[in-house]
Amino acid sequence: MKNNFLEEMKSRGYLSQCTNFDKLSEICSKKSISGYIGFDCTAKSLHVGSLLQIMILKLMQKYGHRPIVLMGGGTTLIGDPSGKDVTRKMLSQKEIKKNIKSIKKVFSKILDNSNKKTKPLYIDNANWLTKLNYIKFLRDIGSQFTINKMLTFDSVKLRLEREQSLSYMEFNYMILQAFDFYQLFKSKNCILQIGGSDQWGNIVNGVDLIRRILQKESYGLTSPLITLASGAKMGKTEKGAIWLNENLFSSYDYWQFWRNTDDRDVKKFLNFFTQLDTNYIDKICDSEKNINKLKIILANEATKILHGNKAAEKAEQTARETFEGDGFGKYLPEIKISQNKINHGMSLLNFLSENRIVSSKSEARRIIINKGIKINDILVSNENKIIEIDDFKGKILKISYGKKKHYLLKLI
RNA sequence: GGAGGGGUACCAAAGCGGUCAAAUGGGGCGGGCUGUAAACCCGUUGACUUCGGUCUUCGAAAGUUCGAAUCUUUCCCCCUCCA
Repeated sequence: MKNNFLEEMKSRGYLSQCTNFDKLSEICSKKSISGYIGFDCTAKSLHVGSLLQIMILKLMQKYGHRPIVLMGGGTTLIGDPSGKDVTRKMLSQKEIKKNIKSIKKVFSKILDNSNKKTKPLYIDNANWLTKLNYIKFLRDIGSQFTINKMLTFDSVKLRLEREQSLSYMEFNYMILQAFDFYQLFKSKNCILQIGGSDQWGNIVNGVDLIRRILQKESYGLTSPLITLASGAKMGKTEKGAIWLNENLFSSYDYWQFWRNTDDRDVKKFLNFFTQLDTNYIDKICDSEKNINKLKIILANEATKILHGNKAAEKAEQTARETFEGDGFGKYLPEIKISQNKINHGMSLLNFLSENRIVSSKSEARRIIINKGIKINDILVSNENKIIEIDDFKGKILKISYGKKKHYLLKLI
Protein backbone atom coordinates (compact mmCIF):
# COMPACT_ATOMS: atom_id res chain seq x y z
CA MET A 1 0.00 0.00 0.00
CA LYS A 2 3.02 2.19 -0.42
CA ASN A 3 3.11 4.87 -3.00
CA ASN A 4 -0.24 6.37 -2.36
CA PHE A 5 -1.21 9.88 -1.65
CA LEU A 6 -1.65 9.53 2.07
CA GLU A 7 1.63 7.73 2.56
CA GLU A 8 3.53 10.56 1.01
CA MET A 9 1.48 13.06 3.00
CA LYS A 10 2.70 11.25 6.04
CA SER A 11 6.34 10.91 5.10
CA ARG A 12 6.59 14.56 4.15
CA GLY A 13 5.10 15.59 7.43
CA TYR A 14 2.00 17.07 5.86
CA LEU A 15 -0.34 15.01 7.97
CA SER A 16 -1.60 16.04 11.32
CA GLN A 17 -5.02 14.50 11.84
CA CYS A 18 -7.40 12.46 9.73
CA THR A 19 -10.98 11.48 10.42
CA ASN A 20 -10.45 7.96 9.16
CA PHE A 21 -6.99 7.37 7.87
CA ASP A 22 -7.24 3.69 7.00
CA LYS A 23 -10.45 3.95 5.12
CA LEU A 24 -9.40 7.03 3.23
CA SER A 25 -6.07 5.47 2.41
CA GLU A 26 -7.85 2.45 0.98
CA ILE A 27 -10.10 4.58 -1.18
CA CYS A 28 -7.23 6.71 -2.40
CA SER A 29 -5.23 3.74 -3.56
CA LYS A 30 -8.17 2.29 -5.43
CA LYS A 31 -9.56 5.22 -7.29
CA SER A 32 -9.21 8.85 -8.06
CA ILE A 33 -10.94 11.14 -5.62
CA SER A 34 -11.67 14.82 -5.36
CA GLY A 35 -10.56 16.76 -2.34
CA TYR A 36 -10.76 20.43 -1.55
CA ILE A 37 -9.11 23.13 0.44
CA GLY A 38 -10.76 26.43 1.12
CA PHE A 39 -8.80 29.64 0.79
CA ASP A 40 -9.46 32.92 2.40
CA CYS A 41 -9.68 35.89 0.04
CA THR A 42 -8.90 38.72 2.40
CA ALA A 43 -5.82 39.86 0.50
CA LYS A 44 -4.66 40.30 -3.05
CA SER A 45 -2.35 37.38 -2.67
CA LEU A 46 -1.83 34.34 -0.53
CA HIS A 47 1.43 34.22 1.38
CA VAL A 48 3.81 31.40 2.24
CA GLY A 49 1.58 30.51 5.15
CA SER A 50 -0.80 28.98 2.63
CA LEU A 51 1.89 27.35 0.59
CA LEU A 52 1.77 24.07 2.44
CA GLN A 53 -1.89 23.72 1.56
CA ILE A 54 -1.13 24.31 -2.09
CA MET A 55 1.66 21.75 -1.96
CA ILE A 56 -0.86 19.26 -0.70
CA LEU A 57 -3.13 19.94 -3.65
CA LYS A 58 -0.16 19.43 -5.91
CA LEU A 59 0.59 16.17 -4.21
CA MET A 60 -2.97 15.01 -4.84
CA GLN A 61 -2.39 15.58 -8.52
CA LYS A 62 0.76 13.52 -8.42
CA TYR A 63 -1.31 10.53 -7.36
CA GLY A 64 -4.06 11.09 -9.86
CA HIS A 65 -6.56 12.86 -7.66
CA ARG A 66 -8.42 16.00 -8.47
CA PRO A 67 -7.87 19.04 -6.30
CA ILE A 68 -10.66 21.52 -5.82
CA VAL A 69 -9.63 25.04 -4.95
CA LEU A 70 -12.45 26.59 -3.05
CA MET A 71 -12.25 30.33 -3.07
CA GLY A 72 -13.93 31.67 0.00
CA GLY A 73 -15.62 34.51 -1.81
CA GLY A 74 -18.67 33.99 0.35
CA THR A 75 -17.06 33.10 3.64
CA THR A 76 -14.63 35.98 3.38
CA LEU A 77 -17.68 38.21 3.61
CA ILE A 78 -18.12 36.82 7.10
CA GLY A 79 -14.61 36.17 8.34
CA ASP A 80 -13.26 33.10 10.04
CA PRO A 81 -12.84 33.66 13.76
CA SER A 82 -10.34 30.77 14.12
CA GLY A 83 -7.08 31.95 15.51
CA LYS A 84 -8.04 35.59 15.44
CA ASP A 85 -8.41 37.89 18.36
CA VAL A 86 -10.35 40.55 16.67
CA THR A 87 -13.00 40.75 14.03
CA ARG A 88 -11.45 41.74 10.77
CA LYS A 89 -12.58 44.64 8.78
CA MET A 90 -15.31 43.76 6.35
CA LEU A 91 -14.49 43.63 2.69
CA SER A 92 -16.84 44.47 -0.11
CA GLN A 93 -17.83 41.87 -2.66
CA LYS A 94 -16.03 43.85 -5.28
CA GLU A 95 -12.73 43.77 -3.43
CA ILE A 96 -13.10 40.08 -2.83
CA LYS A 97 -13.74 39.41 -6.50
CA LYS A 98 -10.56 41.25 -7.34
CA ASN A 99 -8.63 39.30 -4.74
CA ILE A 100 -9.88 36.02 -6.10
CA LYS A 101 -8.74 36.87 -9.57
CA SER A 102 -5.29 37.72 -8.32
CA ILE A 103 -4.99 34.71 -6.06
CA LYS A 104 -5.96 32.35 -8.86
CA LYS A 105 -2.83 33.28 -10.77
CA VAL A 106 -0.70 31.56 -8.17
CA PHE A 107 -2.65 28.34 -8.39
CA SER A 108 -2.38 28.24 -12.11
CA LYS A 109 1.38 28.52 -11.76
CA ILE A 110 1.85 25.90 -9.09
CA LEU A 111 -0.74 23.32 -10.00
CA ASP A 112 -0.74 21.21 -13.12
CA ASN A 113 -3.47 22.36 -15.44
CA SER A 114 -2.62 20.18 -18.40
CA ASN A 115 -3.79 16.76 -17.29
CA LYS A 116 -7.50 16.53 -17.86
CA LYS A 117 -8.07 14.01 -15.13
CA THR A 118 -6.41 15.97 -12.37
CA LYS A 119 -7.01 19.49 -13.60
CA PRO A 120 -7.95 21.58 -10.62
CA LEU A 121 -11.46 22.89 -10.22
CA TYR A 122 -11.83 26.47 -9.09
CA ILE A 123 -15.03 27.16 -7.26
CA ASP A 124 -16.20 30.22 -5.40
CA ASN A 125 -18.49 29.56 -2.49
CA ALA A 126 -20.15 32.92 -3.05
CA ASN A 127 -22.01 31.01 -5.77
CA TRP A 128 -24.20 29.37 -3.21
CA LEU A 129 -23.66 31.26 0.01
CA THR A 130 -24.87 34.59 -1.26
CA LYS A 131 -28.05 32.98 -2.53
CA LEU A 132 -29.09 31.27 0.65
CA ASN A 133 -32.54 31.77 1.96
CA TYR A 134 -32.19 32.47 5.65
CA ILE A 135 -35.24 30.63 6.94
CA LYS A 136 -34.73 27.66 4.69
CA PHE A 137 -31.07 27.47 5.67
CA LEU A 138 -31.91 27.59 9.35
CA ARG A 139 -34.44 24.81 8.96
CA ASP A 140 -32.34 22.54 6.77
CA ILE A 141 -28.85 23.14 8.06
CA GLY A 142 -29.14 25.14 11.26
CA SER A 143 -31.29 22.47 12.83
CA GLN A 144 -28.39 20.06 12.52
CA PHE A 145 -26.16 22.06 14.84
CA THR A 146 -26.49 22.55 18.54
CA ILE A 147 -25.23 25.64 20.24
CA ASN A 148 -24.01 23.43 23.05
CA LYS A 149 -21.56 21.81 20.69
CA MET A 150 -20.62 24.92 18.81
CA LEU A 151 -19.58 26.56 22.04
CA THR A 152 -17.06 23.82 22.64
CA PHE A 153 -15.12 24.55 19.45
CA ASP A 154 -11.78 26.20 19.96
CA SER A 155 -12.47 29.00 17.55
CA VAL A 156 -15.42 30.04 19.68
CA LYS A 157 -14.20 28.94 23.07
CA LEU A 158 -10.93 30.80 22.89
CA ARG A 159 -12.60 34.02 21.92
CA LEU A 160 -15.03 33.77 24.79
CA GLU A 161 -12.38 32.71 27.28
CA ARG A 162 -10.17 35.58 26.37
CA GLU A 163 -13.10 37.83 26.88
CA GLN A 164 -13.09 39.06 23.35
CA SER A 165 -16.31 39.58 21.62
CA LEU A 166 -17.47 37.28 18.90
CA SER A 167 -20.20 38.54 16.67
CA TYR A 168 -23.16 36.44 15.67
CA MET A 169 -21.96 36.80 12.12
CA GLU A 170 -18.64 35.14 12.84
CA PHE A 171 -20.28 32.56 15.01
CA ASN A 172 -22.01 31.31 11.89
CA TYR A 173 -18.78 30.83 10.01
CA MET A 174 -18.34 27.20 10.95
CA ILE A 175 -21.79 26.33 9.77
CA LEU A 176 -21.13 27.93 6.44
CA GLN A 177 -17.91 26.02 6.07
CA ALA A 178 -19.67 22.79 6.88
CA PHE A 179 -22.25 23.71 4.30
CA ASP A 180 -19.52 24.26 1.71
CA PHE A 181 -18.30 20.74 2.17
CA TYR A 182 -21.84 19.45 1.90
CA GLN A 183 -22.33 21.36 -1.33
CA LEU A 184 -19.13 20.10 -2.87
CA PHE A 185 -19.86 16.58 -1.76
CA LYS A 186 -23.24 16.69 -3.42
CA SER A 187 -22.35 18.51 -6.58
CA LYS A 188 -18.76 17.48 -7.24
CA ASN A 189 -18.55 14.21 -5.42
CA CYS A 190 -15.81 15.71 -3.32
CA ILE A 191 -15.26 13.36 -0.41
CA LEU A 192 -12.33 15.02 1.27
CA GLN A 193 -11.66 18.33 2.91
CA ILE A 194 -8.15 19.34 3.82
CA GLY A 195 -7.04 22.26 5.94
CA GLY A 196 -4.60 23.50 8.51
CA SER A 197 -4.88 22.03 11.98
CA ASP A 198 -6.79 25.10 13.12
CA GLN A 199 -9.51 24.03 10.71
CA TRP A 200 -10.04 20.65 12.33
CA GLY A 201 -13.24 21.62 14.08
CA ASN A 202 -14.71 23.19 10.98
CA ILE A 203 -13.80 20.18 8.91
CA VAL A 204 -15.30 17.70 11.32
CA ASN A 205 -18.48 19.74 11.28
CA GLY A 206 -18.71 19.27 7.54
CA VAL A 207 -18.15 15.55 7.82
CA ASP A 208 -20.87 15.37 10.46
CA LEU A 209 -23.28 17.40 8.42
CA ILE A 210 -22.85 15.15 5.41
CA ARG A 211 -23.38 12.10 7.52
CA ARG A 212 -26.51 13.50 9.12
CA ILE A 213 -28.21 14.70 6.01
CA LEU A 214 -27.01 12.29 3.40
CA GLN A 215 -25.98 9.32 5.54
CA LYS A 216 -22.74 9.20 3.58
CA GLU A 217 -19.19 9.11 4.79
CA SER A 218 -16.75 11.84 3.91
CA TYR A 219 -13.25 12.51 5.15
CA GLY A 220 -11.24 15.30 6.60
CA LEU A 221 -7.58 15.73 7.21
CA THR A 222 -5.40 18.49 8.47
CA SER A 223 -1.83 19.54 8.05
CA PRO A 224 0.25 20.60 11.01
CA LEU A 225 0.70 24.20 11.95
CA ILE A 226 4.17 25.09 10.76
CA THR A 227 6.31 26.14 13.62
CA LEU A 228 9.54 27.92 12.92
CA ALA A 229 12.61 27.30 14.99
CA SER A 230 12.52 30.93 15.99
CA GLY A 231 8.96 30.62 17.21
CA ALA A 232 7.70 33.20 14.75
CA LYS A 233 4.78 32.64 12.46
CA MET A 234 5.55 31.30 9.03
CA GLY A 235 5.20 33.90 6.36
CA LYS A 236 5.58 37.01 8.37
CA THR A 237 9.15 38.13 8.42
CA GLU A 238 11.03 41.34 7.99
CA LYS A 239 9.06 43.56 5.68
CA GLY A 240 5.67 42.05 6.21
CA ALA A 241 4.39 39.00 4.46
CA ILE A 242 6.09 36.75 1.95
CA TRP A 243 3.54 37.01 -0.83
CA LEU A 244 3.22 34.44 -3.52
CA ASN A 245 2.15 36.80 -6.28
CA GLU A 246 5.17 38.00 -8.16
CA ASN A 247 4.03 41.59 -8.46
CA LEU A 248 4.01 41.83 -4.68
CA PHE A 249 7.13 39.83 -4.02
CA SER A 250 9.72 39.26 -6.71
CA SER A 251 11.11 35.88 -7.59
CA TYR A 252 14.53 37.07 -6.51
CA ASP A 253 13.24 38.02 -3.07
CA TYR A 254 11.37 34.78 -2.91
CA TRP A 255 14.55 32.87 -3.58
CA GLN A 256 16.30 34.93 -0.91
CA PHE A 257 13.55 34.14 1.54
CA TRP A 258 14.27 30.44 1.29
CA ARG A 259 18.01 30.97 1.14
CA ASN A 260 17.80 32.68 4.52
CA THR A 261 16.03 29.83 6.22
CA ASP A 262 17.03 29.09 9.78
CA ASP A 263 19.47 26.14 9.90
CA ARG A 264 17.10 24.22 12.09
CA ASP A 265 14.26 24.46 9.62
CA VAL A 266 16.08 23.44 6.46
CA LYS A 267 15.26 19.75 6.43
CA LYS A 268 11.66 20.32 7.35
CA PHE A 269 11.28 22.85 4.58
CA LEU A 270 12.89 20.59 2.01
CA ASN A 271 10.19 18.08 2.79
CA PHE A 272 7.43 20.62 2.91
CA PHE A 273 8.18 22.92 0.06
CA THR A 274 10.06 20.98 -2.58
CA GLN A 275 9.12 17.96 -4.65
CA LEU A 276 12.38 16.20 -4.02
CA ASP A 277 12.03 12.57 -3.03
CA THR A 278 11.94 12.16 0.72
CA ASN A 279 14.65 9.51 0.67
CA TYR A 280 16.84 11.80 -1.35
CA ILE A 281 16.26 14.58 1.17
CA ASP A 282 17.30 12.28 4.00
CA LYS A 283 20.39 11.36 2.07
CA ILE A 284 21.60 14.84 1.25
CA CYS A 285 20.85 16.13 4.72
CA ASP A 286 23.06 13.40 6.11
CA SER A 287 25.87 13.67 3.62
CA GLU A 288 26.06 17.37 2.92
CA LYS A 289 28.14 19.05 5.57
CA ASN A 290 27.71 22.54 4.25
CA ILE A 291 24.25 23.59 5.24
CA ASN A 292 24.38 26.57 2.92
CA LYS A 293 24.40 24.21 -0.04
CA LEU A 294 21.20 22.69 1.27
CA LYS A 295 19.67 26.11 1.58
CA ILE A 296 20.51 26.81 -2.02
CA ILE A 297 18.84 23.58 -3.06
CA LEU A 298 15.83 24.55 -1.03
CA ALA A 299 15.70 28.01 -2.55
CA ASN A 300 16.05 26.65 -6.08
CA GLU A 301 13.45 23.96 -5.72
CA ALA A 302 10.94 26.15 -3.96
CA THR A 303 11.36 28.99 -6.44
CA LYS A 304 11.03 26.60 -9.36
CA ILE A 305 7.65 25.47 -8.19
CA LEU A 306 6.24 28.96 -8.01
CA HIS A 307 8.19 30.95 -10.58
CA GLY A 308 9.65 28.32 -12.86
CA ASN A 309 13.13 27.03 -13.65
CA LYS A 310 14.37 30.13 -15.35
CA ALA A 311 13.51 32.45 -12.51
CA ALA A 312 15.15 30.10 -10.04
CA GLU A 313 18.32 29.96 -12.07
CA LYS A 314 18.44 33.69 -12.48
CA ALA A 315 17.92 34.21 -8.79
CA GLU A 316 20.69 31.83 -7.90
CA GLN A 317 23.06 33.39 -10.36
CA THR A 318 22.22 36.86 -9.11
CA ALA A 319 22.80 35.78 -5.56
CA ARG A 320 26.18 34.31 -6.48
CA GLU A 321 27.29 37.46 -8.17
CA THR A 322 25.98 39.67 -5.42
CA PHE A 323 27.18 37.81 -2.38
CA GLU A 324 30.18 35.88 -3.56
CA GLY A 325 31.75 38.04 -6.22
CA ASP A 326 32.62 41.69 -6.02
CA GLY A 327 30.56 42.70 -9.00
CA PHE A 328 26.84 42.88 -9.02
CA GLY A 329 24.13 40.55 -10.13
CA LYS A 330 22.76 41.79 -13.38
CA TYR A 331 19.26 40.59 -12.53
CA LEU A 332 18.95 42.52 -9.30
CA PRO A 333 15.80 44.62 -9.10
CA GLU A 334 16.17 47.55 -11.47
CA ILE A 335 15.14 51.11 -11.03
CA LYS A 336 15.20 53.21 -14.16
CA ILE A 337 16.17 56.79 -13.87
CA SER A 338 16.40 59.50 -16.48
CA GLN A 339 19.70 61.10 -17.29
CA ASN A 340 17.99 64.41 -16.97
CA LYS A 341 17.17 63.89 -13.33
CA ILE A 342 20.76 63.09 -12.52
CA ASN A 343 22.00 66.13 -14.34
CA HIS A 344 19.82 68.24 -12.11
CA GLY A 345 21.30 66.55 -9.07
CA MET A 346 19.24 63.92 -7.32
CA SER A 347 19.51 63.68 -3.58
CA LEU A 348 20.02 60.21 -2.19
CA LEU A 349 17.47 60.85 0.54
CA ASN A 350 14.77 61.68 -1.95
CA PHE A 351 15.68 58.80 -4.14
CA LEU A 352 15.46 56.27 -1.33
CA SER A 353 12.11 57.45 -0.08
CA GLU A 354 10.56 58.09 -3.48
CA ASN A 355 11.34 54.59 -4.62
CA ARG A 356 10.03 53.21 -1.38
CA ILE A 357 13.29 51.54 -0.53
CA VAL A 358 12.69 53.12 2.86
CA SER A 359 9.42 54.52 4.09
CA SER A 360 10.38 58.13 4.68
CA LYS A 361 13.14 60.63 4.32
CA SER A 362 13.75 60.54 8.04
CA GLU A 363 14.24 56.83 7.86
CA ALA A 364 16.58 57.21 4.92
CA ARG A 365 18.60 59.70 6.95
CA ARG A 366 18.70 57.41 9.93
CA ILE A 367 19.80 54.46 7.88
CA ILE A 368 22.65 56.41 6.31
CA ILE A 369 23.80 57.54 9.75
CA ASN A 370 23.66 53.93 10.87
CA LYS A 371 25.97 52.92 8.02
CA GLY A 372 23.28 51.10 6.13
CA ILE A 373 23.59 52.52 2.63
CA LYS A 374 26.28 51.76 0.11
CA ILE A 375 26.77 52.98 -3.41
CA ASN A 376 28.75 50.59 -5.56
CA ASP A 377 29.83 48.91 -2.34
CA ILE A 378 31.20 52.10 -0.88
CA LEU A 379 29.67 53.25 2.35
CA VAL A 380 27.79 56.51 2.14
CA SER A 381 28.69 58.74 5.04
CA ASN A 382 27.16 61.98 3.91
CA GLU A 383 23.44 61.93 4.48
CA ASN A 384 22.92 64.73 2.02
CA LYS A 385 24.72 62.92 -0.74
CA ILE A 386 23.71 63.91 -4.23
CA ILE A 387 23.82 61.17 -6.80
CA GLU A 388 25.90 62.32 -9.72
CA ILE A 389 26.73 61.06 -13.12
CA ASP A 390 30.21 60.15 -11.92
CA ASP A 391 28.74 57.67 -9.48
CA PHE A 392 27.57 55.52 -12.35
CA LYS A 393 29.70 52.81 -13.84
CA GLY A 394 28.68 52.95 -17.42
CA LYS A 395 24.97 53.37 -17.09
CA ILE A 396 24.59 51.40 -13.91
CA LEU A 397 24.87 52.15 -10.24
CA LYS A 398 24.31 49.71 -7.44
CA ILE A 399 22.63 50.87 -4.27
CA SER A 400 22.70 48.59 -1.28
CA TYR A 401 20.45 48.90 1.70
CA GLY A 402 21.86 46.76 4.46
CA LYS A 403 23.67 43.63 3.48
CA LYS A 404 20.92 41.94 1.62
CA LYS A 405 18.88 44.43 -0.31
CA HIS A 406 20.42 45.66 -3.52
CA TYR A 407 19.06 47.67 -6.39
CA LEU A 408 20.43 48.65 -9.73
CA LEU A 409 19.92 52.18 -10.95
CA LYS A 410 19.84 52.26 -14.69
CA LEU A 411 20.28 55.43 -16.65
CA ILE A 412 17.90 55.89 -19.50
C1' G B 1 -31.24 49.21 32.09
C1' G B 2 -27.92 49.97 36.98
C1' A B 3 -22.81 50.04 39.27
C1' G B 4 -17.65 49.97 38.49
C1' G B 5 -12.94 49.59 35.45
C1' G B 6 -10.59 50.94 30.99
C1' G B 7 -9.10 52.95 25.72
C1' U B 8 -1.36 55.65 25.20
C1' A B 9 3.14 54.56 19.36
C1' C B 10 3.66 47.97 15.40
C1' C B 11 2.24 45.01 20.14
C1' A B 12 2.30 44.84 25.53
C1' A B 13 2.60 48.42 29.21
C1' A B 14 4.16 53.04 32.41
C1' G B 15 3.07 58.17 32.75
C1' C B 16 -1.83 61.21 35.50
C1' G B 17 -0.65 69.66 34.70
C1' G B 18 5.17 71.88 32.32
C1' U B 19 11.73 68.74 32.37
C1' C B 20 6.73 64.08 27.22
C1' A B 21 7.71 62.76 20.55
C1' A B 22 5.99 60.08 25.75
C1' A B 23 9.82 55.21 30.63
C1' U B 24 10.34 49.85 30.00
C1' G B 25 9.85 45.07 27.42
C1' G B 26 8.86 42.59 22.82
C1' G B 27 8.97 43.12 17.63
C1' G B 28 11.11 45.80 13.31
C1' C B 29 15.29 48.13 10.98
C1' G B 30 20.76 49.22 10.64
C1' G B 31 25.78 47.95 12.39
C1' G B 32 29.45 44.31 14.68
C1' C B 33 30.65 38.99 15.06
C1' U B 34 29.61 34.91 11.49
C1' G B 35 28.01 31.26 7.10
C1' U B 36 23.23 35.72 3.23
C1' A B 37 21.98 30.94 9.70
C1' A B 38 21.33 31.04 15.10
C1' A B 39 23.00 33.16 19.65
C1' C B 40 25.30 37.44 21.47
C1' C B 41 26.77 42.81 21.55
C1' C B 42 25.88 48.07 19.89
C1' G B 43 22.75 51.70 17.66
C1' U B 44 17.95 53.10 16.03
C1' U B 45 12.49 53.06 15.89
C1' G B 46 6.37 60.06 14.25
C1' A B 47 7.13 63.43 9.91
C1' C B 48 9.71 67.57 7.68
C1' U B 49 14.21 70.42 8.23
C1' U B 50 18.54 75.56 5.59
C1' C B 51 20.19 70.88 11.78
C1' G B 52 18.56 76.58 14.61
C1' G B 53 14.08 74.26 14.85
C1' U B 54 9.02 73.42 12.81
C1' C B 55 4.59 70.44 12.37
C1' U B 56 1.32 66.18 13.71
C1' U B 57 0.36 62.25 17.65
C1' C B 58 -1.87 59.43 23.82
C1' G B 59 -10.40 56.68 21.56
C1' A B 60 -13.44 61.48 19.24
C1' A B 61 -15.03 66.44 19.84
C1' A B 62 -15.41 70.76 22.77
C1' G B 63 -13.57 73.40 27.08
C1' U B 64 -10.33 75.09 31.62
C1' U B 65 -5.14 76.81 31.67
C1' C B 66 0.48 80.88 30.11
C1' G B 67 0.85 75.40 29.34
C1' A B 68 -2.98 69.05 28.67
C1' A B 69 -1.53 62.15 27.34
C1' U B 70 -2.49 64.17 32.28
C1' C B 71 -8.21 68.41 34.72
C1' U B 72 -13.79 69.27 33.04
C1' U B 73 -18.04 68.14 29.72
C1' U B 74 -20.33 65.40 25.89
C1' C B 75 -19.94 61.36 22.61
C1' C B 76 -17.98 56.52 20.76
C1' C B 77 -15.89 51.73 21.88
C1' C B 78 -14.19 47.58 25.20
C1' C B 79 -14.36 44.78 29.83
C1' U B 80 -16.38 43.13 34.83
C1' C B 81 -20.45 42.60 38.17
C1' C B 82 -25.78 43.10 38.91
C1' A B 83 -30.76 43.02 36.36
